[in-house]
Amino acid sequence: MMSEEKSLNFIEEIVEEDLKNGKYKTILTRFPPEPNGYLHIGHAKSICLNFGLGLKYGGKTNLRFDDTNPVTEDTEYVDSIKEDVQWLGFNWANEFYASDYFDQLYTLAVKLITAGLAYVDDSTAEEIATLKGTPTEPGMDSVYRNRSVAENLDLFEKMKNGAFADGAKVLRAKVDMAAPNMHMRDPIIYRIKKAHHHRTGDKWCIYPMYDFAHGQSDSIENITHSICTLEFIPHHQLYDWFIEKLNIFPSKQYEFARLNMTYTVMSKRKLLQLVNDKHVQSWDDPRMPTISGLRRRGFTAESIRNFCDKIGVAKRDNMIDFSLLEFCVREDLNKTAQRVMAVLDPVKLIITNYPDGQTEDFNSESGLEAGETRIVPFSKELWIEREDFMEVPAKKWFRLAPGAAVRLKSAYIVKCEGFEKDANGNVTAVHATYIPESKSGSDTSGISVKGTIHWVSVQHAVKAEVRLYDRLFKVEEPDNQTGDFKEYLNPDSLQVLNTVYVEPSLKTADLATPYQFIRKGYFCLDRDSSADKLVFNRTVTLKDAWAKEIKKN
RNA sequence: UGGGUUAUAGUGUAACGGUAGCACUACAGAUUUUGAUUCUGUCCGUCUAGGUUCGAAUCCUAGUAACCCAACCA
Repeated sequence: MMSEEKSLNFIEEIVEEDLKNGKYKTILTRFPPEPNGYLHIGHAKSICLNFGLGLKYGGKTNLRFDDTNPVTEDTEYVDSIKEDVQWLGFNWANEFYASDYFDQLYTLAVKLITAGLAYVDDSTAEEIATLKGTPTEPGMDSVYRNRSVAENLDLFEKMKNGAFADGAKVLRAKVDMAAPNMHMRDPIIYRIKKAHHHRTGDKWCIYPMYDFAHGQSDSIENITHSICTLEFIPHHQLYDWFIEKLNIFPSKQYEFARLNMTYTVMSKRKLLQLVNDKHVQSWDDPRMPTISGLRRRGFTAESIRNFCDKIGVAKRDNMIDFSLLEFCVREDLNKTAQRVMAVLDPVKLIITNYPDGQTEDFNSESGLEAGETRIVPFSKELWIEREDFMEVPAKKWFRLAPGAAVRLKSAYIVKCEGFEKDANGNVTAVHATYIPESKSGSDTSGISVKGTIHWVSVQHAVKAEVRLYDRLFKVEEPDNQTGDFKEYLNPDSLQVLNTVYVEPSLKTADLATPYQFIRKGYFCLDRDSSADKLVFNRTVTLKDAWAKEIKKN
C-alpha cells in the first residue's frame, strides 16, 4: 500500500524539530484577534494554522483578544469573533484578554524604567516623528531621553493617575535612535487615552501599545509558538528585546504570509468602509469575505477548513484564485446538499395531451446516496427555465426547441409542439406533448434524449425570492489599482429575483440544510425568510459546460 | 537611495545535492434522467548571469524583481 505523505509547512517543521529535540514537551499557540471588526477568510487561515497545530501535536491553543486600543474596540466584535471561531470547529483552551494583564504590564513597564530602559517623553507626536529620522537617516535623541529613573517613575505613575491630558506624554523604551530597524528607535510603549474600555471600564487612562502588550501576553501565557503575519517581521527584534530585558518566558515569534484572494479585499479597515458606506448591508452580507458573510452565503465550515489546508502556509506573498474557494465549497456541498427543483426565470410549459386536473407524485432522488428520495408533484402546467427553450436552437443544443424532445427530470419525456409569444416577441408559453410510456423509472418508450431539464408544477409551486451573488469587485486585485478601491466595486454583485418558483418540499426548508437547485447551483435559506416568504441565497453556481460552450462563439 | 523578507507552470504549494510532483484553473475526451458529479488525458514552470559538482530548484558569487518598515493602530 502506498502511503501518501503530506509534506509539512515550514512552521510544522519547526514545531516537530522543537518537540523532537526536547525544547518543549507540549506546544501552546494562540489566536490573537483585535476586537475591532469581524473575522474574514484571511483570519480563517490563521485560525486553522494555530488551532491546527495544537490539534496535530497534542498541544493547546488560547483565544486572546488583543484589546489595547479602547477607542476602536467593542464587545460586538468579541461576540462575533467567538462565534466564528467556534463555527469553524475549533475550541480554545482559554479565553483571555490582553486587558486581563494590564496590571502585570504596568509592573513590567515600571521594571523597565527602573532598569533605566524606558523614559517618559513630553514631546508632541510631530516632534517624536521628526526625531525618529527616516529609513535612510538615523534618528536623534529626545531632550527627555536622559531623565532620571526617579523622575520617570514619578511621571509614569502620574500618567497612570490621570494627571496629564491625552497625548501630553508617552512612555518610550530606551533602545537605539540610530538603529536601522525603525521599530528599535525608542518605540512608544504606553500612551495616555482617557477612553472607556469595553472590559476594564474607566480604570485605566494609559494603555500599552501593541509592542508592549502582545509579546508580553504571549510570555505570561507561556505561548511557545507565537505565529503572526509577515508585516510583523520588523517587530520581531523588539519582541525579543523585551523578553531579554524583562527576563520573562521566551515565546518565539514566527511569521507567515497572509492570505490574499482575487476579486475581494482583506483589510478590516476597507471592509469596515464598505459596511459604513452601505456598499454592502452588513458585516455578514453574503458578498463579504467575512466568516459570517461566507456562512450566511452558505459556505460550510468544512469547505473553509479544506480551503485553508489547500492554500498552504509559506512566507511568500500570494494571491489565491477565488475559484479555489468555489471548488472547495462545491466539493463539500456535492456530497451533502439536498437536491430540489426551482425555476429561477419561469416560463410556462403546457403539456397539451396531459389530462386537465390530473396530478401525479414522482419520486426524485434528493441526495447523492442511492435511496434518498422525495416526492415531487406533476401536472399539466409546469414552470420551466426560460433559458431551457430556444426558438431557433443553437448548435449542439439539446434542450427544448420546436420539434425537439427532452426529459423532464424524474417524470416524462416531452416533445415541443409550439410556443406563444407576446407583442414584444417574448415567449410566454411553450407547448408540448408527453410520452406516457416514458415515465421515469419504467420507461418503455425506447426513446432516448440528450437533455434533461428541471421543472415545478404550476399549481403546486411555492413562490420565493432568490438572491444571486457575483464577485464583490470587478477587477482581480482591487488593492492594486490606482485611485479609491471602491471605484472597482462590481455594481452587479447582487441580483434579486422576486419571482422564483420552488417545489413544495421546500416549504419546510431550514437554515441548516444546504440545497442544490438542480442544474442551477447550491443555495441556502437566508435568515431574512419568514413564514410566508422564502428567501434563498445562491452559494455558488454549478460548473457549467454549456455556458463555456456558448462563450467560445 | 538604510534595514528586512521572498523569488518553482496562469494561481497556489512540494521536492532538504540524485527522475521537478500535487491541487486549482484552462483545454480535449468518456460516462451521465443535473451540459452537475465521476473518470481519462493535454498544455504550461525552477528570476537572470556566472561558478562549484559526476550531478544544482537546492551550494557559492554578482545582479534583478516584488513586498514590508518612518501610526500615541494592531
